[in-house]
Amino acid sequence: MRLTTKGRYAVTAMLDLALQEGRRPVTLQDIAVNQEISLSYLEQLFARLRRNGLVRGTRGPGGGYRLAKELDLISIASIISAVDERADMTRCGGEANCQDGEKCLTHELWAELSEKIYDFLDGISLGDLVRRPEVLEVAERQEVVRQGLRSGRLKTVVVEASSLTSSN
Amino acid sequence: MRLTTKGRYAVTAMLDLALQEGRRPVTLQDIAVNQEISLSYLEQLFARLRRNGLVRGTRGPGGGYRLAKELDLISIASIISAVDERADMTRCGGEANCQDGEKCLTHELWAELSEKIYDFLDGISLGDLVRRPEVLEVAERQEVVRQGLRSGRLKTVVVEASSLTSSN
DNA sequence: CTAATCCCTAGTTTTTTACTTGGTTTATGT
DNA sequence: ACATAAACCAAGTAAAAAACTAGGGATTAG
Repeated sequence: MRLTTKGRYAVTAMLDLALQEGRRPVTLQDIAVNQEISLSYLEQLFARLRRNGLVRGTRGPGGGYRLAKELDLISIASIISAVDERADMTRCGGEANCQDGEKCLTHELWAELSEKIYDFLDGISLGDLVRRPEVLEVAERQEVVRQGLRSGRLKTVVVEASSLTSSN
Repeated sequence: MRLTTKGRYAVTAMLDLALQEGRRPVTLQDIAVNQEISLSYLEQLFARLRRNGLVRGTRGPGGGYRLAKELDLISIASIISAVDERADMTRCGGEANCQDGEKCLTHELWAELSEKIYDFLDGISLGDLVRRPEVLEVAERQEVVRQGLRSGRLKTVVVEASSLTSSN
């Protein structure tokens, strides 16, 4: 399990989708603005998420991305593996040929660590995350900003903030 | 806790030192050959290890590096932190200002993961590692090769392998 | 038909990692 | 005293990876 900002972007984006489940599909443009990341870079990440069966995209106006599975069936580990194709922490990538074709001194250590990290992230699903109170809190704050950006009238945002139900 | 090849190099090198404790100090040249890594790069890593109080170097012929503390007082986490100065997994580095000065959606997730990784690696000392049978095994194999390189006579290596005590 | 959206490929820039060069300083043995 | 083996140091360069850009399609709702 490799951990980079790439994986972080992907998880945050997927969580974004998760939080909007049941509404209209989420556009990458939307996520790009929200997460302050380039649209094209996001497209590349989502290409991998799609190929790994984690999201489904629908084209055309009103289109966007939706999760391809239930919230509880998408683990954080699966998201990170999808975007960060290379898998583990060991130099050799699971093969035990790190040093002159033999195991290096610390092979087992890194293998164990990889496993721990994987188990941790595999034990957490998008469903788990969206149920966390602190995530809901942050999500609501962002929803407010998002509404403001869509309407283009930032002045009214704070007023509307309490009555968030979102038409469409 | 950031995990890169840098940290791996450092841990392997420290383990190398640990395995030779009590003998003469280990030269970087020695480690460089053993680990197939450039001498100067190693020097840079050891500069940080020294500044962090993990090793002591002695100059001049017969010099080299020794551990600055007891085996059981050096955790793997401390080694990795020493060479990879930046600490954690979150984008913001512990500050919760990942997004427009506020916590991003996944802040807690990465913070938790960081903690798990840290705890795991902090719970393992060099002492623990050198006592592992598989490490001892690999170490012996390498010792054989090392002796061979020093003497320049690879033929006799296997014979000497069992009676390893090293003068000095 | 048009615009919004996904989809795809091939770049470029930036950052990080790994390495190189070319020293200086300190201790040892002859 | 001198040569040598080592740590120490600084400034660069090369290579790889991460992050982003550009510029096109292809689909589909309206």
